[in-house]
Amino acid sequence: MIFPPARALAMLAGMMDNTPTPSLSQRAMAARPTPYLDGLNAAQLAAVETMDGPVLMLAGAGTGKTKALTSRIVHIVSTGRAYPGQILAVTFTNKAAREMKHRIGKVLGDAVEGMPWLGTFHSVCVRLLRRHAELVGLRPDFTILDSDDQLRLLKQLIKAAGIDEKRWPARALAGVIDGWKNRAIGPDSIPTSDASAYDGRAIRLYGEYQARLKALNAVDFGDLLLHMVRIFQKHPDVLESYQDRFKYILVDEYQDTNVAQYLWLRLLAAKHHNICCVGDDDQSIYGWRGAEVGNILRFERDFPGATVIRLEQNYRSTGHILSAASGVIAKNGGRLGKTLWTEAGQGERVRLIGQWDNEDEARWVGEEIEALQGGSRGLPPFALDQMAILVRASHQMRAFEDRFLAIGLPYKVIGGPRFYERMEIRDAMAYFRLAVQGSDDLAFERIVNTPKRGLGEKAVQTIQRTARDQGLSLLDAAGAVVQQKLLGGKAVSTLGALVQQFYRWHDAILAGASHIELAEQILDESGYTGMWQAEKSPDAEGRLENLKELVKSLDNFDNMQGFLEHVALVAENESDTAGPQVSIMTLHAAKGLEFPVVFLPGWEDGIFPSQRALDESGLAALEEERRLAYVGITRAERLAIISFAATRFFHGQRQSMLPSRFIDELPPDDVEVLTPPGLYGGSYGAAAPQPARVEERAASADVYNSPGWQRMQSRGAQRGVSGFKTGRGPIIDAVATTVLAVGDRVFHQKFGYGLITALDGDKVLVAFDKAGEKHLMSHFVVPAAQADDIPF
DNA sequence: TGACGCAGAGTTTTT
DNA sequence: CTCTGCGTCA
Repeated sequence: MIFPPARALAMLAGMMDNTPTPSLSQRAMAARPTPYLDGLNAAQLAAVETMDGPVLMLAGAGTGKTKALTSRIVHIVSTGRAYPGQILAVTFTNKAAREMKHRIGKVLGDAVEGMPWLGTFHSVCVRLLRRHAELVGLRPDFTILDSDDQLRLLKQLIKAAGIDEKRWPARALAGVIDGWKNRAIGPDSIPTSDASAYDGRAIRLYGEYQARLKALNAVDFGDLLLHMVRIFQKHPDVLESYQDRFKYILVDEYQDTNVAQYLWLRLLAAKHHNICCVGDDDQSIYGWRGAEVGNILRFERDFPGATVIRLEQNYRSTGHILSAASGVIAKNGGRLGKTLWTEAGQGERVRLIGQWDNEDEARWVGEEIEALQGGSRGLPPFALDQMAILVRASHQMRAFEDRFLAIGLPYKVIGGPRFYERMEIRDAMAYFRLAVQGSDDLAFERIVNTPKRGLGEKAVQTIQRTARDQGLSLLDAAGAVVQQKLLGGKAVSTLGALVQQFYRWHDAILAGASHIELAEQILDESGYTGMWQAEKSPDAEGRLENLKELVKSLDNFDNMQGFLEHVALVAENESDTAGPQVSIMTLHAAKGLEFPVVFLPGWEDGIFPSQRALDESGLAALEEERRLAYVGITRAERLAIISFAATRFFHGQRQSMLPSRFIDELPPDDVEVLTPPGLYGGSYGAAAPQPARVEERAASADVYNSPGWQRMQSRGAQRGVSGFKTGRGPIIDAVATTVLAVGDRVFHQKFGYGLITALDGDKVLVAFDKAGEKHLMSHFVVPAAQADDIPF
C-alpha cells in the first residue's frame, strides 16, 4: 500500500494551485451562460448561489440534492471563485464520490481531473496523511489495515495480556476502540466514564494497540481521521495551509458524520467558513456506528451566520407515499423539520398486508412481484429490476431467497459479503502485500502457513521471537531463522524456500515486471492456487474463479502498489448483471437508492423496530428505527407495500408477533389494507383455523388501533387464519415428476451442475460445482442427463 | 494436522 | 434453526 511516487507527485501538483486573481477573464467567465443552473428549482438555486459563509442544505429524500451539490461545484468553478483543485468535497462512500465526479465531469469535462480533493473522508485523509505522516510518527508508505487485520491484531494483544477471549471478545474491544476513534479520543484522553469498558482493560489495550500500529507503520480506518485531526490541532501551520488551499468545502450526508469528521471539517472551515453541508436529519440511520445527528442539528450554532436552505420538492415519489412517510417521521422529536411535497399526483396508496408467517409473506411477495410484472390493478407492468425488497436485518432475506429460488424468480442480494472480504481474496492480497512490502508482518502471519507448509505455531513463534530480538520484520526474521538454523531441518528448508520466493518476487517488482504476470506467478509458485485446485469442497471452484477475477482486475492499475492502495480503501461489490433481477437488501443499504416498487416486509415489533431499539429505554434508538422506516418508504417511486407476519420462526421456535408500532403511525388515508389470501383460505390450503390464537392476539392487540390491524383481526377471527401448510400448494407439484436420489448429478437453471448430497421431502441439498451448496425445491433441478435437452 | 462435536449466539456496515 | 468458533480427539 505504497503510494507510487509518480502519482504522489501528480497529486501534489494539484495542491499547488494558487488563488486565481480576480480579473477581466474571471468576470467574463462569470458572465458566461450558465446552462447548469437551468434545471434547478428555487431552493436548489439558492443552495447553489449562496456562495459566502456556511450553508446547510437540508435535502429531504428525493429532492435532488446531488444535483444541487454538483451544480454548486460547477458554479464555483465557472464563476472563477476557485480552481477545481481548491475545492474540498467529501462523501462517505466511493459510490457517492464517483457519482459526483461523473456528474461534474458531464458539465466541466476534463476539469474534474483537476479535482483531487473530491473523495471520501477516508481517501482524502489518506492523501493528507501520506503527506504529513511523520508528524504522527509514521512513514509516508504506511499500510492501511481493514477491520479484519484490526481484529487479528487485537486478538494477539488480548492473548498476550492473558485475557479470556471467550468472556471478552476481541470484537467488543474493537467496538470500544472504534467508538473512541469516532469521537476523536486518543489513548491519553479517555473520559473517566469509559474507563470500565472491556473489563476495565480497554484503555491499556488501546494504548498497546496504537503502539503496535505505529511499530507496524500501519493505521486503521479510524486513525485516518484521528491522525489528521491531531495534526491539524497540533500544527497550526499545516492546518492553515489547508485552510487557505480549500477555498470551498462541501460535505455530503452531513447527518452521518461522526465527531472526528466534524472536528476535521470545523478545523478546515474555521478560517473562511465557506462550508456547505448537505444532509437530512430524518435520514440519520448510522448512529450505532458513531454518526452524530447532533452535528446537523447543531449546524447553525457551530457555524454562526449559516444560511439554511430546505429542499422540499420531491421528484421521486407520488403523494400518498410522501404523505405516509411524513406521517411516520412526524412522530420523532428534535427534528429540523421539512415538509416534502410533489407535483406528481397522489398515486397509489401504500399497501398494507398481514400474513400468517414469514414464509407466507415471502410467498405472497413472490406472487405479487409476478403479478406486477404483468401489470396489475391498472398499473403499468414493472420489470424485475424496478422492484426491491427492503428488510431490517439480513437474516430476513433468507425466506425471500428460498422462495425465489423455488419459483425461479431472478433476484440479487445487494450488500452481501464483499469480494475483497472473501478469504481467498484476502489471502492472495496478503501475498501481494508481502511481496511489495516485506515488512508487512500481518500479511506474513496470514500466509506463512497457507497453504499448509508444515510451518505451525512453533515455527511462527520462533520467527516472532527472532524478529523481536533482532529488530527485524517477520519476513527478514524468517530469513535469519533459516540462516541460523533455529528450526528443524524440514522447517528450515521450506521456510528458506518461501523467504527466497518473496525476495525474488520483490526484486521482480522493483525491476518493473508486469504486475499481472507477477500476480499469477505468485499465486502459482506459492502453491496457493494449487491448494484450492486440490480441494474438493464445493466452493473451491468458485474461489478459483474469484482469484482469476482478482488477477483480471489488476489490469485496471499501473502497478501492484496502486492496486493495493485502491483495494484498501475501495471495497467495491462486483456486479454480475444477467438480466433484470429483483433486489433484496437491508434498509441501510437502500439509503440513496430508489425503485418504482418497494416491498417492506417484516414490520413487526421486535423485528422492526428491532428488539434492541425497544430495549433501550431512551428514545434515541426508537427514533433511529423510525428514520429507517422513513428511509424505507421514501425509496418508493410508485408503490410501497408494507407487510407483517403474525408468527415467525425465531430461534427454531414459532413465535407470535405484533405488527410494528410504525404501522399505526401511518396516516390511514394514505394506506390501503389488502386482504391476505391466506385469511380466506385462498390459493394455498383450506382454512385450518386457530381461533384460540387469533382471539388471544386480537385481545392483546388493543393498542393497535390501526384500521389495518383491526380489519385484519376481525377478518381473521371470522374466517380463520390458515395454519401450517399441510401440503404444498398448486404452484409446486406440476413439474416434480422426476425421481431423484442422493449422489445424482443434476442441473439447475441458475446454478448449473451439481451433485445431490441430501434429500428431504420435496427439498434437496445440492452441492453445485460453482455455486456451492444450496437448499432447493426438488422440481427445480433435473437430472444432468436430461439437462442437455433443455435449451438455454 | 484435520475432522468432528459442542456451546453460544443470533441488527444495521462503510472505509 | 443455522452459523461460527473453539476445543478435543484420533
